Amino acid sequence: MSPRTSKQFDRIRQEKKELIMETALELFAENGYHATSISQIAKKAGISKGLTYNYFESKKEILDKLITHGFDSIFESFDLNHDSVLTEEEFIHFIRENFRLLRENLKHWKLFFSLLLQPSVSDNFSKDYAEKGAPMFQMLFSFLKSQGSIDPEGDLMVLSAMLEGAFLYLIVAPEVFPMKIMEEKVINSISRLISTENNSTSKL
Amino acid sequence: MSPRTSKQFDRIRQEKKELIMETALELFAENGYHATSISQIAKKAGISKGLTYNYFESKKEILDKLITHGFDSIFESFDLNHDSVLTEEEFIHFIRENFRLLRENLKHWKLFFSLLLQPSVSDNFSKDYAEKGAPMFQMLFSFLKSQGSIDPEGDLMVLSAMLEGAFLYLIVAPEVFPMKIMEEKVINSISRLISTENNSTSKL
Amino acid sequence: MSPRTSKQFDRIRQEKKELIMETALELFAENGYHATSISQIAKKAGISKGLTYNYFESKKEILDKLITHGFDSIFESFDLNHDSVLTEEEFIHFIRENFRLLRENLKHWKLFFSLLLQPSVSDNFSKDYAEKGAPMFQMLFSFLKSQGSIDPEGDLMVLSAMLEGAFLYLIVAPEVFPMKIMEEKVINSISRLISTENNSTSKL
Amino acid sequence: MSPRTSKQFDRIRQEKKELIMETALELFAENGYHATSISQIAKKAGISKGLTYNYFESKKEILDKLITHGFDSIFESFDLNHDSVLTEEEFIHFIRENFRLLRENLKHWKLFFSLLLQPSVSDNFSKDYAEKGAPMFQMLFSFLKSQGSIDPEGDLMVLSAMLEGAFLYLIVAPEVFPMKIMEEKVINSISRLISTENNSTSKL
DNA sequence: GATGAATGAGTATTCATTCAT
DNA sequence: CATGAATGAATACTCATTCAT
Repeated sequence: MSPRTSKQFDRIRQEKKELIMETALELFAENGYHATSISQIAKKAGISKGLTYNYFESKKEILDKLITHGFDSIFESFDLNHDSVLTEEEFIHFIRENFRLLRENLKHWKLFFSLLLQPSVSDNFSKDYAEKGAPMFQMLFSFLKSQGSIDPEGDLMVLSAMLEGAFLYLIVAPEVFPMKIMEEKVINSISRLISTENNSTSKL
Repeated sequence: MSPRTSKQFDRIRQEKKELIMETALELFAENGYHATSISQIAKKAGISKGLTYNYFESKKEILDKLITHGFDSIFESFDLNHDSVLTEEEFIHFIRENFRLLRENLKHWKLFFSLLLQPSVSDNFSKDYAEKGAPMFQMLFSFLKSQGSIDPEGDLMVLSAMLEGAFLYLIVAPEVFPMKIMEEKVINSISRLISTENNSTSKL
Repeated sequence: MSPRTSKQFDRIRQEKKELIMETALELFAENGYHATSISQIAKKAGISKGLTYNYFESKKEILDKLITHGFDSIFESFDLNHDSVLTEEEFIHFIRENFRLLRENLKHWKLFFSLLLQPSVSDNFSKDYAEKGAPMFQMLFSFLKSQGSIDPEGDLMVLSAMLEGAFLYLIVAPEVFPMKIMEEKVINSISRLISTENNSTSKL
Repeated sequence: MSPRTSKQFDRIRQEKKELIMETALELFAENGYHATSISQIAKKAGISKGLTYNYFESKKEILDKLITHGFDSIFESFDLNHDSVLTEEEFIHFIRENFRLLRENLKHWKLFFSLLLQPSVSDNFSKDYAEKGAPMFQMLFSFLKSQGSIDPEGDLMVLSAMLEGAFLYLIVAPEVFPMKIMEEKVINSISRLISTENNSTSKL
């Protein structure tokens, strides 16, 4: 007879919010933000349309929260702020971490990639993305130099492209590009990719 | 005031059709298919909404025609069907051709990438894309083998990823990744990327 | 920790009810009935939405109760049912009472006026309003006759209009029409407004 | 077979626009802005909901256009900018004009009055209303002085109230307050209302 | 008595598509 | 061939009301 405690309410709110976000993520990633309607989200989540607005101000807010949440769970899970030079081992571990995070956040990544191609959807997604990605570039760059690259800028471009491309393939066609194999091949290629005195002259 | 010949009419039809498609491509690529309305297309093209339906059955058909047309203008411009083995020089030329085509069809590529991430939009876009891309994979593969790769499958994965990633960067952030530099770096990396007896053991 | 007596409960109920009504009056008067939501009322009153329905059947009932209550507190505070003829002094007192009541019930009056213009909102508000106002008309009429008006019907119209208009101005733009000054001016005009043998001929 | 001329389109647009505005005015005036839905307007006008948005950006814009249009057709129909002093005859004519305009724009006036009580609905309606009304106040004031009022400010208040009140009654209960009679009575009262040396001392 | 999660009907608005001219 | 008025279904969002606790 007594009303629910605020703790109970908090739990309900938390659970529902997550349910909505997960459902929305699934649909946004699969069909795109614009092609996904609140009705679809509500239906799939098994709730009423109205309830969605009990938890989120707007469809846009769901997207924004998904982005923030996605960034948090992906980028902030490893500390990229230490300046120390990575050993080969540490670097490999770092790359493997990236693959692991991709594996665990496939939907988020799919959403991110689609937003990259239409940054207008979420106003400063690109900026955030660039910011979040910057430390990674920095890390790749430092590592390349520490490994004796004679053209770290160029190597960085290629290495970044390779990683980004690998990610894209894994998201778009995971059945054609098995995650684990791709991971090994990429890791295996890194050393070869670095331009050193020895290999830089060997023009293709 | 002699009546226009049917030839003239045909030309007018053809021009209008192209005008609509170009305009639609621009808007689809920039804002996405769903976020672009027929009104916007018509307005930007300087024609009436109704006229659009004189040339296309539906908004979807514009997209489909764009895809087909895009594939045609991109993939079929070089003949990928010859089985002969490519020399290094021919191969480099082939890669450069790809960059050139990207440069000339940036909008198409942007559209393609966004469709890759939302294949539902155009029902069998992914299939077409895979089909059109297959000969290229084949060519990369043959080339890798001809160059003495001891793991052509693995090298193919990495090489594909690198190219796809380069393309994505060039589309999404051309100001950060200058086209020409990227092209040189990629080409320069190919030889290093191939796993041969000499370099395969060098574990990172 | 003895259980509250039913008397205490009643008092709590009464207080909550009044709290809700006051809050609703404020919002209805300021923003209109339709533009005011139950959520806003509850929030402003510091209670839950649900509780509102513990005291009122519906939003409409709050309005209706406000109207009834408003009529009660305004019209029934002075006894209009005595038939005796008013002296000048008594009449002036009566008019001053009206101004006083307006001052003390500005929100109610604002609400009343807006309902007058949209009687559909509360079904028979107009009827009630006319009924409640009737004795006042009667009183004005009797007074005008007792003062020697040779056209009491006409004078009544004008006097009513002047009073209603004064009230409207005081509600809508109290800063431009200071209450006390308006009151004096209106009272001062009443005698001049009555058409007597002496002034009726003076055509404007 | 040939397309409609732009003249034909213009006429259609003009007519439909007026139809929508008239219908909206009717409903806004009767039921209020918030209580009137676009569906109702469309239904009553015999058109589809969508068409409304072919002619107006939003529901709010319909209201704003109605206000502007209403002001235009009411206030600007007589020139209030001449500074010359009005004779009695001219003044009476001016007042009669006001009643005529009220008669011809009853719905507009009803809408205006309801907006007066909820200025939030249309952001700066009150300001416009005050501005448009200012010249009329000025005219009343000048006239009162020219007629020898010894308290023109006070008389102005009362006269304004009388007019505004008369208007309100005519809008709200025209069957109880017949327009023509009210008009005569008001006009007849004006001279008596002016406080002169002769009548100012006669305290009620 | 009190809470706020949940619902569903309703609202303003958009947009692909049709069609008379 | 060309126009844009017209439609109707769909969309994001609101809100009075219910109800389990």
